[in-house]
Amino acid sequence: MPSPAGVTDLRKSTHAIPDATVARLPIYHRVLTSLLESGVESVSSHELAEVCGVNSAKLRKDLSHLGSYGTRGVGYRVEYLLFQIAREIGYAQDWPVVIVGVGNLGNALAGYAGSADRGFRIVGLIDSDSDLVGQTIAGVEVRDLAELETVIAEHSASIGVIATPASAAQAVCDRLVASGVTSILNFAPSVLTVPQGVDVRKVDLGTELQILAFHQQQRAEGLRTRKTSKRTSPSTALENIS
Amino acid sequence: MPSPAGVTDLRKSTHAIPDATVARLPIYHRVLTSLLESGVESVSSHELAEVCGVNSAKLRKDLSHLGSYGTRGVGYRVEYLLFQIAREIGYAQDWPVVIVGVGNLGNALAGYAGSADRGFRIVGLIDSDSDLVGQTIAGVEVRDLAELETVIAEHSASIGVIATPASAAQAVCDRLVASGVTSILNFAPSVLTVPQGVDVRKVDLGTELQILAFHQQQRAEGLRTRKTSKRTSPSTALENIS
DNA sequence: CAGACTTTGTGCGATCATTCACAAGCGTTC
DNA sequence: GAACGCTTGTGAATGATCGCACAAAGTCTG
Repeated sequence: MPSPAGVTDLRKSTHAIPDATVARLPIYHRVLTSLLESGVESVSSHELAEVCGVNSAKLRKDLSHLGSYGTRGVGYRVEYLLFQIAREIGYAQDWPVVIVGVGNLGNALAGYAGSADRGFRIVGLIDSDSDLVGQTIAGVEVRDLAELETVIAEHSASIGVIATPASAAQAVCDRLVASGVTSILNFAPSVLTVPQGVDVRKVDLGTELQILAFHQQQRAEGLRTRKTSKRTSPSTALENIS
Repeated sequence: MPSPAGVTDLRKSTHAIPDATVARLPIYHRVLTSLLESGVESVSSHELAEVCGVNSAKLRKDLSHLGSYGTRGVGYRVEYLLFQIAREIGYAQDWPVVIVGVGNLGNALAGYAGSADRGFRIVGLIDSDSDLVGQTIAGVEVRDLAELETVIAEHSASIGVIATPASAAQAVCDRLVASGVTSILNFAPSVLTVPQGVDVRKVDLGTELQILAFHQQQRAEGLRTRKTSKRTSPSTALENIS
């Protein structure tokens, strides 16, 4: 995970939800939403775990970090659990997000986070290409790179997305941080340097492919093997729901 | 990280490179490439680690899994180390990749993996939209969804990328697997069910944002704290190189 | 050629994550 | 209302990953 803790003593005392758990909460949330829409009122940890593709014990432990929201012998009330997870991950907050770089990737992101109400609101699209500036994408007008600070201040955005070429990433990052952004999602294939207190997550398409390629190669080398990877997933029984 | 092992006894006996290490090799590779282009011939683990944003001990341990490619008292020869990492992750193999779903995201991927020679070759772009079929993107013609099996067979592709809406993801996945694809990169926000032996990696933009939002909320709650997250990164001294 | 200095490679303990296995608790049935 | 069956919540075991600290092994200097 993905990532070195990053919790202080103080935060740990109040909440103390492991990073690994936090990374899975959005999945639970999505699946539960889907269940709710299907009219399912209650699920057991086994059912939910299968659909989410995780071990049921892990799921229960994850949920236990939020509180005791299940009923023994019965399971979890979908609506109630959904509400609790949503509260925990700040779903209802409608976080203002600024996206820098409106190429294909930025476009995809704008459409994704913009349309589906996932608890985010795109408040700014920034690009340096004068042909793009002024256009409206997903209901938001693209503004010039020079206005980055203005846009952030206007909406008090604290989450920024970098979807620029790698060469521009660090400069953009610096300006985001200087403007008060404390959470950054970086799609550029470069390592960002940020001051303490700023949270950076990196998503690198090339890296993901290379990891797959590695496993693929391993598989090719171990020719005479039967089972290679055991990253299996749920079996059947999820067509019933979604 | 991201992910539950997925190594068999047999594979472990031959190589045994931890997943966490594999996930970092592409980063080392990219940084080393950049160093090589800058004319740097040799690096110490400290220098390299700083630029990569990792602990130097961790970097050395990672590299030690590949073999003893450093020289004590000196460091690592950039070119040699680069070659070894490239060999390990199958960089020179030019893996044939098929992308299903040519929306903004698929487009971005095609441009990314297609242009930069990262060890991949886009051999197929598939979409069900008849307006897209026939167009040429990043030098590859978009083919109809019906031809998925044909395209995969033509190029013996074993890596597939799903960039479709969530509703189509599982169906596409099933067809990929049936056609012999054993590594899948899934961008759709849905949990895929695959038979044993198939490797799936998931990249979910919404999830990433929600994880950031969670940390952001934590920070907001712990108002009177000073240090919140300590996910810091390299300091200075990387302008010298890249 | 010896001694000082540098940097790798790694043994070890600490931390974090996963999984097992079971007691505690709830509903249902008789 | 007591006994049974089911499912949660969690202690404890296992496993993976990380980071320190240091010996081994090389370069450089005089």
